[in-house]
Amino acid sequence: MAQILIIEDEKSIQRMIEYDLKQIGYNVDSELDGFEGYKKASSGKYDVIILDLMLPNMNGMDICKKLRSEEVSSYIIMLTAIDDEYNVVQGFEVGADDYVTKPFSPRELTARIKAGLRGRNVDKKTDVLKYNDITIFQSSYEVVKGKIIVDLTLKEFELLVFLVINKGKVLSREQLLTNLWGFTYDGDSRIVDVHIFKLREKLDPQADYIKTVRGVGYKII
Amino acid sequence: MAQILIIEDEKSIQRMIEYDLKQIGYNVDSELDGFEGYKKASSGKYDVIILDLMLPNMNGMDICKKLRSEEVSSYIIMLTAIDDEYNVVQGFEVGADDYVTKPFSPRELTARIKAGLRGRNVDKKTDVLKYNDITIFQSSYEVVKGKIIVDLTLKEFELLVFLVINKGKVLSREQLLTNLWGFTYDGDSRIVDVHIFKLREKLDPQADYIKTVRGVGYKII
DNA sequence: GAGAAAATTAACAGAAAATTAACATAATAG
DNA sequence: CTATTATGTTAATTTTCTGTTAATTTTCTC
Repeated sequence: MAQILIIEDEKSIQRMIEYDLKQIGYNVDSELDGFEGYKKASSGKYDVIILDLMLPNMNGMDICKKLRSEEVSSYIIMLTAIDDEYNVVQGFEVGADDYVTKPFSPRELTARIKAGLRGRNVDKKTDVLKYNDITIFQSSYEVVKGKIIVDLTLKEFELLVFLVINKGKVLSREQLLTNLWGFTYDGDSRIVDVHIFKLREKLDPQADYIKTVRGVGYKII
Repeated sequence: MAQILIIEDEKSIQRMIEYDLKQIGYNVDSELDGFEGYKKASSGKYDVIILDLMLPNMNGMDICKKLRSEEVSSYIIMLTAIDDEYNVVQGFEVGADDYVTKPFSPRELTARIKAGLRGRNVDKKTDVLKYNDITIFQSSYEVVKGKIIVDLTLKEFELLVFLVINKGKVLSREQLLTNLWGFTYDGDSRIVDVHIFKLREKLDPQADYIKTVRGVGYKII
């Protein structure tokens, strides 16, 4: 599930937001201090960051600017009591994705969070993936087809997961290499083919889940 | 530059927004009527759609819902006079990416547009192209005509995409060669003809989507 | 450190697509 | 109306890409 960080020093507001979001099922972390919040956010692991502007030790604008300079791509929603055009524009300029003024309705905030998550396609961090009669348990690295456990090697498993997450999209060998092997890899891109072959063989010799798009790459449909 | 569509029946507001956005350098189209606006938006060619809620013939909520059901992935900003929690939440539920209530500051709107453009991957904007009864899914490299999937080779696919993006414009063989084959290519420019022929054959032997402009090149209308 | 498993490289055959070439047909200038 | 040129169409050829297998290297396990 989506990871959300709340950086807000007004405890009443922080608790309210946290409660609502946990109800929906998000994983929520909270931080009252600006600098501590920045350090957490800097990890890059959050899908959404709810960021108050006036904070002790480090203010929201600076946090946002710093995070963006570090290429943190979390969806940042700024939160403030000041409804001032200058601030709003500045907020977006330092890299915020949305800007909400207090008082706001909790439902509006959650709606905006959902919209942010939807736009970025990050809500797919679920443990169990399903694709046709195939079920993938990410935490246990198990794949079940029908009722039979399919033995996949690590690379085959990673490849399958990546294909399923990007279901429908054609993925080039380069995309697969950078995402599954790491940028540094500069070997032959034909490795991908071999793993695709083995995956097809293990999943189902008949059905062709995995389609080849000649000249481009592979996709699962 | 980014393509923006404004669907708004209040002329004063529409003009103001259009003026501001053109100043920045965006390509702006405007539509006063709901249904006409929907039809334009449905093309999928806009990066951002600014959508009023109360419109003649088709309301903003319905437009938004319909567009999302058609996989149009433009960044949709809803615009309304009603600052009502229920509406905001509903707006996000039908697929809006942002929601702004009137009166709003023009600078805030442009800031929100920029944030929307920034947040999305630029390649998303043109993922789904539509042309008559043909739908092109660029990320999956699929072409659907009516309800039938048309099997195209890579070159045919690229050619179709390029023609549709430059709909109406006549493209010379040289233009097509440099854009689809790369500058270095110095073979016979008649290759284009063969691919055009095959494309016509596969898309529809009857209808002539692709027009020949003798002495110049080809265009799709 | 030996043995097993997995990952990678290499090689080749077959299939698909791109390109060339050749001829047929249609459009246009004179 | 004819000669010329541009385009349509088909077939043949060449090139490229992928599937597949086997051999080699690396990693892991005991």
